[in-house]
Amino acid sequence: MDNKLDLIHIYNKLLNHYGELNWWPADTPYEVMVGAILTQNTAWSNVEKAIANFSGRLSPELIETLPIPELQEIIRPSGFYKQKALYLKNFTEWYRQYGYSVESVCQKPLSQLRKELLDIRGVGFETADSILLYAFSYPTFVVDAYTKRLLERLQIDVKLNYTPIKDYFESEVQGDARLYNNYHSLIVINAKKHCNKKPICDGCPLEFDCKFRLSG
DNA sequence: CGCCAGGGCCATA
DNA sequence: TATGGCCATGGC
Repeated sequence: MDNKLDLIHIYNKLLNHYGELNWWPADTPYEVMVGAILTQNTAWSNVEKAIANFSGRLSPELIETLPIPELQEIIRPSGFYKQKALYLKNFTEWYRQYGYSVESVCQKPLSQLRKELLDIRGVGFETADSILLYAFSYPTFVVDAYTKRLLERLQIDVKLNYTPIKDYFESEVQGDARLYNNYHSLIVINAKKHCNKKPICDGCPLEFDCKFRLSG
């Protein structure tokens, strides 16, 4: 079977239905980075509460200077708050090397930055790619639980591991940062709208049977 | 009440 | 390298 047509077809269907999204729910690049860490295995509504607890003062400087216990309290609603407080500290320490500057970070090539991010304790594949794509606009495809479920529904024969899926998307759908941003955004938006906690995919532009979920 | 959410780390075999 | 336990809150 020709999967290449499938992925492009899926993208066009979603794009036609929702339009360009260019999406990540955050006001600044640094808020994107923080959100990417806080949302690890966590409902976004809980991340919003944590972000709101910063009262508009969220900044790398604050994260660096804030005592651990106080940082834990602020982000508590996002869950796993003890780990994530350290993760935020670790990540921001890395960001300090670049003067907390998006411009400075973007001087370096994607491959090197990705390695640097993956060396940070608390930053795995998805968090690294989310930061690279949504905060720094690098052309790297983000694979998350929604992406895996989509592939399962498509019954595409790919190992459901992170790297094979990412490589698969990037090889079959050549695109820039804008397209990868849009594609992942569309997958998430559509899944939230039609594929969560509903036995049947009612009104989904992909016309999937969404009662099928990841096993294990 | 139980299940789950836009993961990642670590120990174990 | 590949599983499994663990981390924790809030919505439903």
